[in-house]
Amino acid sequence: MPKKVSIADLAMAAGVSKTLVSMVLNGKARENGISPDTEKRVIEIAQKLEYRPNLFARGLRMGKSNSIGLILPDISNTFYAGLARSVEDIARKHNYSVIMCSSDENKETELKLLQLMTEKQADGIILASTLDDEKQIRDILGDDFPLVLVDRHWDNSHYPVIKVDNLDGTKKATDYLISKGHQKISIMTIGPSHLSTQTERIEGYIKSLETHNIKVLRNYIVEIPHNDINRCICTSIYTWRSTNTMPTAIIAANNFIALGCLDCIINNKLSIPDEISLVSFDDIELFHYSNPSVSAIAQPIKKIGEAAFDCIIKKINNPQLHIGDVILSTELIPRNSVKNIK
Amino acid sequence: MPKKVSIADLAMAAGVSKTLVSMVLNGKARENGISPDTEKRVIEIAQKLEYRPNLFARGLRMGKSNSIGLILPDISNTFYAGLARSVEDIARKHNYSVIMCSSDENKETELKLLQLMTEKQADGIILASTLDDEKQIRDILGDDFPLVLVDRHWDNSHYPVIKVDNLDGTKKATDYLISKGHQKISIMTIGPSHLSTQTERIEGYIKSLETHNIKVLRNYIVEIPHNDINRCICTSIYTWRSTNTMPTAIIAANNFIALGCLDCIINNKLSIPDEISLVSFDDIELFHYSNPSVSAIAQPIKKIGEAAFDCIIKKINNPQLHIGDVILSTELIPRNSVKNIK
DNA sequence: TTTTTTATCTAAACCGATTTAATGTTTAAA
DNA sequence: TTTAAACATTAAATCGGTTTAGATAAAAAA
Repeated sequence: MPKKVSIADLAMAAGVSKTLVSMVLNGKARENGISPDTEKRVIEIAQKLEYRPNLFARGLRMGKSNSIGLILPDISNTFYAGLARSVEDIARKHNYSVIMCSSDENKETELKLLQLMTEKQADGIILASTLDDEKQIRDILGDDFPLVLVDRHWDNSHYPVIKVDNLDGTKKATDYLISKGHQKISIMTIGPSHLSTQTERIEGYIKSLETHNIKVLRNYIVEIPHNDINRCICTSIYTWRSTNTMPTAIIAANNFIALGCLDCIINNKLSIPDEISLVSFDDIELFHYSNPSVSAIAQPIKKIGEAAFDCIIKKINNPQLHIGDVILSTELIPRNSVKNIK
Repeated sequence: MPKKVSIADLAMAAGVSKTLVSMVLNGKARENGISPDTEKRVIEIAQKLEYRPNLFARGLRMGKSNSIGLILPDISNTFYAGLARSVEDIARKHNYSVIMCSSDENKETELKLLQLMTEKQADGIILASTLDDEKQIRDILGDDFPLVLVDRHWDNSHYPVIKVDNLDGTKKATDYLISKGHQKISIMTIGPSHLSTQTERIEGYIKSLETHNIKVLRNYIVEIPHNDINRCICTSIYTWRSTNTMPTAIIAANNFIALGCLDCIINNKLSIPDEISLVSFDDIELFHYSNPSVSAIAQPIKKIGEAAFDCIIKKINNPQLHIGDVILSTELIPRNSVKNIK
């Protein structure tokens, strides 16, 4: 079992002080007037003994870990997995590593993870929060801790936010459906909740309808609890049918709901798009292959991750710095789930 | 900006030594004969000052980080994302955290990540390797480092392996196709490579054919480079067509290939399953929704992650311990991509 | 020759925890 | 009264780095 080689071992082997070794290995030989001969010798010895720095020791002394925390609802969900990957890539380029965690849409888990991140000395945190407000977060992290919110946020957040223009996204989707002749359009969202993504998506939907002078019907705005998606979708469809108020199109406010719709509509022997059209917020690979393929509002996942990292780095380097929110735009990808009924 | 509270601060505030505070906070008050009064007082002060341990300091002193590395080809790929999630969950239950990284099927990246994990003081590593052999790994980690291989491995590996019975998996798939009357069956794998998953899957395919006295044809075993999947699948199909040797069924050795097949077959105006049947190794959600839905060999992802963690924990607690490989079984999930041509 | 400079290098403190080896007090036993 | 045992607590070392504030010796200037 090869014992770990420390800087003291190198110093011993080279017959110099720990200080000198540390300086050399950090490329500070020149500026500290260390002779080129000594520098070379130390470097060679370090290589020969296969020296590997202990990042805990360095982190402890420097008060910096070169790692950031990434807390998402579920890293195995396609959307968040892509986001995680994006953050990982850009972080590695900047010599940072990422500690990823799933909160499972559970507030207590999220708070515990935030706690853990600080104990693990994360220099900053990127968070897609499931909380209703940021009070508890500020209690745990303090106001100046480098934290960036992605995807979800609260009004007037103290922390910077990286998000997509949700309102515009559903507006585009609704406009699109209306342009295809649809008037009876439903939107299905996760709720009841304070999730900004969901409320903004409803707003966009309403805005579009109002612009086109279509009456907003309460029973077409459906809130679905995140832990019982499929059953509730079926219930809605059943209700519409029995009251003869079936919409001609559904906007699913995220990919889970869209998948639920796919399942439920099939189970109800309804045909997409002939009997009902579908547009999903979030574009996942599946929608390209599904039967039928599903029209979707795509989010620029890679850009979101990069913007979030960019933001967190700036905050780490200057915690006082005020950083404005970043709002990225979405793209409508038409496929075969929308029928032209004009 | 609230300064960090250290154990020294608590000691000062409580009028006791750091030693005592440390003992109390680690629940060792009783065994060290600390009076209940003192214990209570220290705990209260710790709560009031909102003390949070610095895990770097603890890790440095204890030589243990309570974190493990998880290196996968790509955490945004559905299969690996699920695996990552599984490892994360079981790790958290055991008070471990996971540092996840993607190697991008790149050998140098993988080696660098292994290096990084040791510097970050990971207590153990779970690895789905993209390397051809384990020599370099042993150079970096040493023989006794707690490392567990998942998904992929090499023959006679020094390190324990958690995997699925790949041979049996493709054998089941091939048997199934044969039972539906297919004789001209192709298998498409990622290659050329030493990836155990791929070679074993070919073996299972061959074994089944031989059992049924069907001749194994060289041009039905297709190796596809991982960076140019779709084009190569199309080329194969084109070649078969022009030589009039089109198979009636394809076994895709992983989900990427299956998706490629879906794309290419559609582009070639072929119909699944009428003109060609398809079975995929790896079951992903998409196959349930695709058109047609795709029959697949499902791997027990959750179990793989749990077994890997179980194994790594044992190794961490006793690096000398010999642990046998774990081989989990797959399940064939029939859907609509296979035609009965008997 | 004495004083400065310059060029090299280092001792020791520090980061925040854990742990070892004592230390000082009481109380109980001899 | 002396000795031993039980009790409660702590000083100091340690983990492996970085950094501050000198130290030493040789060369240059006075």
